[in-house]
Amino acid sequence: MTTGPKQDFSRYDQKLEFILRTAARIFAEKGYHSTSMRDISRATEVSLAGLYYYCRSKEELLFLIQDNCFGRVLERLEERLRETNDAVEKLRIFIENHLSFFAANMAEMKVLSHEAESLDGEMRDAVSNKKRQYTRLARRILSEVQQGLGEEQRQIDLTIATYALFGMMNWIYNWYDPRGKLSVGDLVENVTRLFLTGFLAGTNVERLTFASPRKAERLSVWRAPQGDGTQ
Amino acid sequence: MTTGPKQDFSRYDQKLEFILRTAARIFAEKGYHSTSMRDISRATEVSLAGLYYYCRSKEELLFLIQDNCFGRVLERLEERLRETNDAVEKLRIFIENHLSFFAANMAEMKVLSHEAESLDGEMRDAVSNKKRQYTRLARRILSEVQQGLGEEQRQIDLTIATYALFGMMNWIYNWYDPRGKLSVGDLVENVTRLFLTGFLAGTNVERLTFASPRKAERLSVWRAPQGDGTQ
DNA sequence: TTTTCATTCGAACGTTCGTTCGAATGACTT
DNA sequence: AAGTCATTCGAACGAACGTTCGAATGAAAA
Repeated sequence: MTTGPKQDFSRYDQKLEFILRTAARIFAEKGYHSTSMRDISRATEVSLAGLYYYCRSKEELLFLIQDNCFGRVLERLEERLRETNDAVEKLRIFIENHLSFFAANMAEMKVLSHEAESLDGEMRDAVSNKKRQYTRLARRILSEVQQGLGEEQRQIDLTIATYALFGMMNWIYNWYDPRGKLSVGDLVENVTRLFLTGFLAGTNVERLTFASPRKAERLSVWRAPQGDGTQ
Repeated sequence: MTTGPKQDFSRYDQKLEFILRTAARIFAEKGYHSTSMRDISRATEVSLAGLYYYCRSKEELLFLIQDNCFGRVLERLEERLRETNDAVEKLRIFIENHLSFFAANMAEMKVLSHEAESLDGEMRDAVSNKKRQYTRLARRILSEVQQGLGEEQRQIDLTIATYALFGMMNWIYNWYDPRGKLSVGDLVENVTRLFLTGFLAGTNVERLTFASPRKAERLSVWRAPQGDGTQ
């Protein structure tokens, strides 16, 4: 409303947002721990000391990025889930929501996915709680979808399915280029088809059963040496 | 053969392996950049300076962990792929190989998956090349599998399928506990069923087609503000 | 004009980091 | 006994880090 140095909230907020956006970009490029406040200072053209007028610490920058980003995903998701009561449709909305937000905010989402363990204490708990809530929601939707299937067919484990879905979706920051040949629509369509078909169909495809192979033997071959390697 | 300080390669190698194993554990716990050489010194009970008798730098420690780990995955995979000529069976072997190695070497594989960008220069290129080779192999197998399908049904995009598979598999370090209820066998079986069914079935399941929704509109809602936020 | 206050920053502080250096150790060879 | 050499480490170095402090700025309020 009024512009002036006394109560110009909008100017302060805009600059903070700009700093967060820039920091997210650099965190995504170089990683949180390899990024220095001097890097952020240089990129934002705000002096090193000046940054601390907008945040308490480097860690709070990371927190604000993650919390903001996640908040927007959740908010939009809950709004769009009200559109339907159908479980499969909910799952479709969930995937579409997650992937299109991810593709449109690659830097922030990479920071959210990749720097989960870079926070400590209360800030870490706050983000972790939102993540747990989000995961629970996905699991609940998958569970609903599974209720509609005949019980005679062996079903995919719910925990594995949930994290497999998140793995498919969150991994995209490792390879996806929004400016490349594949559109966000392609991404959403293929991931939805791939996951939903696999999750729904269970074991209906022939030749899929296979004897669980000599598990113990395999493990002993694979496991890294566990000796203490004394001196 | 002969033991003695003059040419005791085995003792040197064993201690190096022990250092690498310990470093991998700490890198997995705290992240590469948050781990100091002093942390590794404390955990291995080798003095700070002593570590540099076994490696040139902290970065080389990371490289040796990643290169060693990846080499073992590739070696074992190539050996086991000779067992068959069937594409689907090859895919099954690929998944089983990757997941069981992952589960048996969580620390090393987390470091390999999560610290991909923490290397620079030649070391980074070396690991990246192996990774590219590994990805190409997966893609080739998926392509072979797809050849056996009728062309009339719409097929999953090969690039998306490849990275979706890696996402499902590599994400497990974020949640899987080898000591928990889910065995490695469960993991392998469910992931294989989930992915293979989805990938093979394409769009055979009814109710799966859906209109691609107002893409541009969605994007504008999602995209983070791009203004320069001057000052 | 004088005061107030949001905003900005140069300079510095104390800490931690990766790495190096020169010396010490001790089992082996000569 | 003297010498060799793989191995180990205490101590230190210079650099980079996150953060702080006190001063400066300038527009609005008095």
